[in-house]
Amino acid sequence: MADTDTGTPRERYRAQVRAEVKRHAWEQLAAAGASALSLNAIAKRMGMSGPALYRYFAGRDELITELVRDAYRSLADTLRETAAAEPGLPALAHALRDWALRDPHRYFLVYGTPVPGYHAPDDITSLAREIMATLLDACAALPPNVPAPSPAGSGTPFDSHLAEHRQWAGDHPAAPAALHRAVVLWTRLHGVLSLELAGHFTGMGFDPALLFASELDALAGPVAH
Amino acid sequence: MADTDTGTPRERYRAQVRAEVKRHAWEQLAAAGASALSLNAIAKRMGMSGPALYRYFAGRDELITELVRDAYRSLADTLRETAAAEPGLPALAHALRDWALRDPHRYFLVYGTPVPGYHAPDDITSLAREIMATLLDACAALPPNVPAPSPAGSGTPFDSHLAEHRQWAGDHPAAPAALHRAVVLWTRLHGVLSLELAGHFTGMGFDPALLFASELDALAGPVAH
DNA sequence: CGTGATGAGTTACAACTTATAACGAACGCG
DNA sequence: CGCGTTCGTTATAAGTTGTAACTCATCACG
Repeated sequence: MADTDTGTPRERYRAQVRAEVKRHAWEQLAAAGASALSLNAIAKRMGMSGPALYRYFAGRDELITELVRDAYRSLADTLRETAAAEPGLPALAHALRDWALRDPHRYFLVYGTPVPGYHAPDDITSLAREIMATLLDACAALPPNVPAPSPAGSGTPFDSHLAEHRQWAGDHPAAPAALHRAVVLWTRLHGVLSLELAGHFTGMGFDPALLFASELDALAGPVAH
Repeated sequence: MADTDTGTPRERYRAQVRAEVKRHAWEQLAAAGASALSLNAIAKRMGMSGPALYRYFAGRDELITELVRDAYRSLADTLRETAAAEPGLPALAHALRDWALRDPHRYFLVYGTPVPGYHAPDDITSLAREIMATLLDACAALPPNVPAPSPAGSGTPFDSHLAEHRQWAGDHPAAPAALHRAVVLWTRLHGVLSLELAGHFTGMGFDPALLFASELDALAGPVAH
């Protein structure tokens, strides 16, 4: 959120209105998804008439971009704080799952079907990198006795490929196995979460939470819980 | 596709027009995604004026439902034919990946962010079950010496949970480890595919195809390729 | 403390969209 | 061959995003 108590009175007011627009946007988004987001409806709920919002957002795209940015920031903050408070992969994974279940539409805003003409600005890709860095930190700090993500162990073809293409990890001094673990932690947990949130498990009978826990255990090593 | 050469001339014409509408819909969908699908634009491209399409589809929702149905059917057919022609998990997985890459928007129509008010009709859930059945068949036919999906081996808590909640598998006589393998085959490959198609790997440096192959190897057992 | 620029909010409008209603014309079945 | 079903049309309603022009409050500055 932008500062709401700094700058000139005009800037303060502007920040407040922008914040309130986003508040209503989140409500509308949580209720009916991104495609149902209507500037007109938000304006009417705030007691103003349609075009007034164009003083605050250049259009629907800018509002959505802002929401995506806030969602990324929220996830990055949540993971970082969790990693600081309770180290280890399980805490991180469950923080991710809780964050996703708290507001599924927000998760889909980040990791769901991309909107047609949308290209993420630079600051969003840096937030995405921060998320991956948090996962990678946790994977690098893992004791060396947990099993590798692939049954074949370390030194798989993908391990060496990752070791040579690690710019996504910045200059993180992680072993290839840690890089591999971080990537598949991401993709596997996302695989379970996205299908669960989209409702593809309903009617199948099993408990998605147990599947999530099973996938987590396969990567974090079995721990007491 | 509905039969285009049976029934009365009226029914034939009707089926042809419906098919052509869907053809244009797929073009528009592949170009700009589901949210950009416009009945008006389709009508104009076909040389008729807007409301004419309502003779053929009750509305946008029914058209999209029909496209989702066709997408499911196409995937189910592709997987079934692949399984018949070349048994084994690798062929199945690569058929899935090829199908997804051929038309990413079609993949998202099936496994992407759900549309707000949409509930899948029964015949679509049965197509989804057919897809899972194909995966499960391939997993059940696997030689018993491939490593289990979890490092802890068979008999994990989730294995027994799945053994007790297997209605999604119908009355398939698969071992718990096969059920587990089929589910995680689905979720892990979807995890990689959906993030790849959404562009979340661009700029990270590594090759998504190798990650996909790595995840597949971890489930199918290392094979020559 | 006034005065003037800045900016907020308003209405009006254009160009879209989905969807319904009413009408004429064409088609095909008996 | 005629009559009814159905198709395609236009007109209309109720939305949407977004721009333009105008009013008026507010804020800053001399």
